[in-house]
Amino acid sequence: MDQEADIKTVRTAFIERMGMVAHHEGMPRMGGQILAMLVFDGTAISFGDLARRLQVSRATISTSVRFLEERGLIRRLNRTGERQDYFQLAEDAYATMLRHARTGTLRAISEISQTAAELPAGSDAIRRRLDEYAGFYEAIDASILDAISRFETADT
Amino acid sequence: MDQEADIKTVRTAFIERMGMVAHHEGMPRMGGQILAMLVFDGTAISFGDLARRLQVSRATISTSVRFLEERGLIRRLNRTGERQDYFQLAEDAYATMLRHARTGTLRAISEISQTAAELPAGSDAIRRRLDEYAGFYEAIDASILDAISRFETADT
DNA sequence: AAGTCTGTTCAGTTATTTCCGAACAAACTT
DNA sequence: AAGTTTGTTCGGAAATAACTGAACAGACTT
Repeated sequence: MDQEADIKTVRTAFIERMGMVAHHEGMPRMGGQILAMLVFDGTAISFGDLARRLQVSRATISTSVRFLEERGLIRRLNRTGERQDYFQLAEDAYATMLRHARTGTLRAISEISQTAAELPAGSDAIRRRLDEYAGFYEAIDASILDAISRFETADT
Repeated sequence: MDQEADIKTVRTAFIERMGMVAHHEGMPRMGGQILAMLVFDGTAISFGDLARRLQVSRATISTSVRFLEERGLIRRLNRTGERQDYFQLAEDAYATMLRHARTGTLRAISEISQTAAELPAGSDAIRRRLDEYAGFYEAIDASILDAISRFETADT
């Protein structure tokens, strides 16, 4: 039995699926695929291999890894004696994803409170509804913080 | 002083901002704008008013409200003696948003465990990494559940 | 019945996102 | 020095998403 071939098939399917999940979450599909690949393999993967195995141009890899680096989800290794760059999951990638999710809700909260601040005196009913809306995002924020600690304890 | 005009300006800005927030969260911009309008006004708004005040075609309103209805975020009122449909926020709109967020993470978990199931016997290292990845989504799921109860208590 | 108003659907346009090829610079190899 | 290899950038192409106008059906009004 050719286990290697089986694993390769499963990996391809996994990468494809996670690309869709990422896309569905409003993240670039390619970024999700790269992350999936790094999760699956565990090892660091070279720039060239990423392009080859995902069958996309090096230009696409370049912009995608830059995006993932800026988000703090992957790390670039510059192995001495190696021409190519290598990439691996950041140690705290999962916690970082959660922290990034927070920024979205914090932005929403900020927009809402800014709106409330711009309202003329009175407008109490509107203010109350905006507060309720902000409360929704605050509930999300609180639980993301929960998740961070929850996950960090489950991590090690 | 013309408070009405002030409020109108603030409302327009709010709708615009929330449209961007929605879009940033991977949701249609127009859906976010409609929700924002309903939150701001509090009252039910007619189909025609939505098109007029958002300055989009009725076709766009039609597809947008269908989307929001299917998600359970708004309710359509058919006032007797009124030709137009009216829309208002669903009572449990916020909790519904959270429940929907869950489906995304549950899907991710499902995809991951399906991948694990497809792996040939052995492959323990891969399996371990997939489990860790699934654990990430499970942490999110757990905290969304937290948020639902947290928000529901804060709601009333 | 003819005319108006309302909401839906669909084909087609417009806008946005995503990806690629080519040109380039830096570092290395011969 | 000339030639490779590597990663980045940018203009533009290809794919996707968002919106519109027009045709339509149902319900009401005259």
